[in-house]
Amino acid sequence: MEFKNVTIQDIAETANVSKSTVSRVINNSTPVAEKKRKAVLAAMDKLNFQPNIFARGLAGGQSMTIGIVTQNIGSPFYDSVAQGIISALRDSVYAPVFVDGQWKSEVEEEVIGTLLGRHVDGLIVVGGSLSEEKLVQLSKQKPIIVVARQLEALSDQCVFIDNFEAAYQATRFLIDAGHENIAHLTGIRRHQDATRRFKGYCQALTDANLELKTDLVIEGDFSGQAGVMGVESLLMRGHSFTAIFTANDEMAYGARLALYRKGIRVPEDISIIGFDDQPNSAFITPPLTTVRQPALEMGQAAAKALVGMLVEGEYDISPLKADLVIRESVSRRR
Amino acid sequence: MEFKNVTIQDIAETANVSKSTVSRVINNSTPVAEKKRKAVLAAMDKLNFQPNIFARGLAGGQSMTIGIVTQNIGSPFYDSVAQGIISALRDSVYAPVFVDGQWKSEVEEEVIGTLLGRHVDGLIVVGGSLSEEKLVQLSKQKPIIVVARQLEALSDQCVFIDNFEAAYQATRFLIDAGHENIAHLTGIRRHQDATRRFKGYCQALTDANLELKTDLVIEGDFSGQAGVMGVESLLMRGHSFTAIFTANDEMAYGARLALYRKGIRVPEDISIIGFDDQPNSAFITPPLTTVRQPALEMGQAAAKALVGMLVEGEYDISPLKADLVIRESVSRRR
DNA sequence: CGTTTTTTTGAAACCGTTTTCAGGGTATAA
DNA sequence: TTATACCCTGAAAACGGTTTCAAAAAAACG
Repeated sequence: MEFKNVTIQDIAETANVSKSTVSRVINNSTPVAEKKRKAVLAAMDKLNFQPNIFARGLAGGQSMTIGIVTQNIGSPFYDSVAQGIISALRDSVYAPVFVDGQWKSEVEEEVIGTLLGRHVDGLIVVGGSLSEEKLVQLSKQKPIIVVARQLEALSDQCVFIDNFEAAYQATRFLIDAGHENIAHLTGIRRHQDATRRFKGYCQALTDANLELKTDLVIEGDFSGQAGVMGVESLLMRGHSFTAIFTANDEMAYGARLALYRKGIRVPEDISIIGFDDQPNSAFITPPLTTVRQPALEMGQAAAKALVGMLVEGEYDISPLKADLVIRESVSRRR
Repeated sequence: MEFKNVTIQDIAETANVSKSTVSRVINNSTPVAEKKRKAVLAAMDKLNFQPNIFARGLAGGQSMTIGIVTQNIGSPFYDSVAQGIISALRDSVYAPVFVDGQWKSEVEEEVIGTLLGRHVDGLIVVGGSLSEEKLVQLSKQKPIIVVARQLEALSDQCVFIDNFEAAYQATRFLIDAGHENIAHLTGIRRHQDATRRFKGYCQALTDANLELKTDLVIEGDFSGQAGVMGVESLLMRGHSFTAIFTANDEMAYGARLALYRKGIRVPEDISIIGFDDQPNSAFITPPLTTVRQPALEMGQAAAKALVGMLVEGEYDISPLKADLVIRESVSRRR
């Protein structure tokens, strides 16, 4: 917590060198004689120098800032990703700036404009509905990493898990437990994740020679409320089922509540499997069997990759996968 | 999405005035002849001018940025507050920068340093464990608003609800429902909120002439796990009870799970009341009766107040209060 | 109409860095 | 000893705004 501003000039004077030299040791852009170097370092230390970020940005064009476009702050998955990004950025020289795209492409475009106006050095886009085309165009202006989305043209800059495969496994798990009539509550159709999960569900069914019954598929919107309404219409339609696969945990909670209201037991009468493994899922009753998305790790991977791009020009993204966490909401059916 | 940088100089040339005049109309700091004013505006519009934020910051000292210190991103309450801040800031000229204090005062101090280094124009501190003294000192350097904490010396810059009163109401609700042996799972003792809630609980008990039994009070840490462990030790201690008041919803979930494991019914055998009303609480089984903290509104109030301080030098904070939301986890005891 | 006051205006200094450019020093080669 | 490189280093010019200062223009006054 400082008072007066120490400038590069002050350092230069106490170290008996020129501003230029000081700048050079800070960025070590050019070799500097060891003696002067030490003197400068000592002076910086003594005066507790902190470079002025504006001056730096003005002169050098770098803001040392990374823009994060997230969606609906307050939803568990995106928050965990954000947390991962923050933690990975903490020991880098970059600071994150967050904006909220709200899953609306217009909003998203606008907030990206804000970020660009602030000269962020790079961008991490988490989810969202901006067109692939726009994203590609953006990627030509700034280093960018996309999380929880899979783009053909930018596939090596995406951090994602295989939603199709994960949903396939979840459905498969139900099938292996003897379930044949498996309902599915989908996510919002225009979300890429939701449709992939739906496809995984379909594929698992066909691979097991089970019929895909459209009566058992209900479109939801990832909310708890959608979960209760989904189960209600399922029950109304009258087509019997013994298990439900929901496209996220939130809907699983809702589904579980609707069942509770009808006096239907979980998992004895009906099994539920969710998707995400948000923290609460281990504490609901019964603890939810679900697919764990490594959200934190995804955020960290994204941040590390972007920093890699920025500082060394090279990076790699460690492959991440979702896996089933088996708890108590699925029962074996004989 | 821009390409070349339009500067104030370009505007000056196309509008046939000097840079100074352009600057003046941008900030309307000094009256400018209406004709020139129009010309400048037109030029700005035509060239799609966006002021360079670095240059502005360097020359004027304003960063148009607000620093937000939050705790444990990913925890529902703080996330909602963050969401409120973001939404309120969207239509201001300020952009938020988030840092995570992790409920550790050293970390908090460090990240505030980062924020100061980035010359934020103001600060919003949400929760946290930084000493009151440091916060007061900080408030002398920068405009600051504190959320979810109540500081004597800075009381008019705090956005908070009365935790004592809210906990009192919650406990009272249980008492009115006929419960006499009410257990309490506290939050982390060094969190101000936690101790106030505990005190509210105690006061409600004494006001109703009920004895405060130390066997029925268990220290938790706001986590689901603490909820299950809390109930387990409660059961072990053997002192009978018919209701539990937990210092947050998360612990209520855990408590509910532990009871489920023992085959104890909620609310028939034991009632539960939580605190926070996080979104999931409406969807657990049974839906949780809890105290709603208006987190979103708190965030918005904080952001508005800070912007008020910044742009007009005056502000006011609308008083916010928590209220009971009655669902199905509490039963009447005859 | 001349003088004084007030309002608008442009030139120039400044904010704190990075970067270019050319000069100085030292070492190597002739 | 002098010429040729090569490596360091300092001076000065950006970067794009804001702000001070004094001059110019306009308005008010007698």
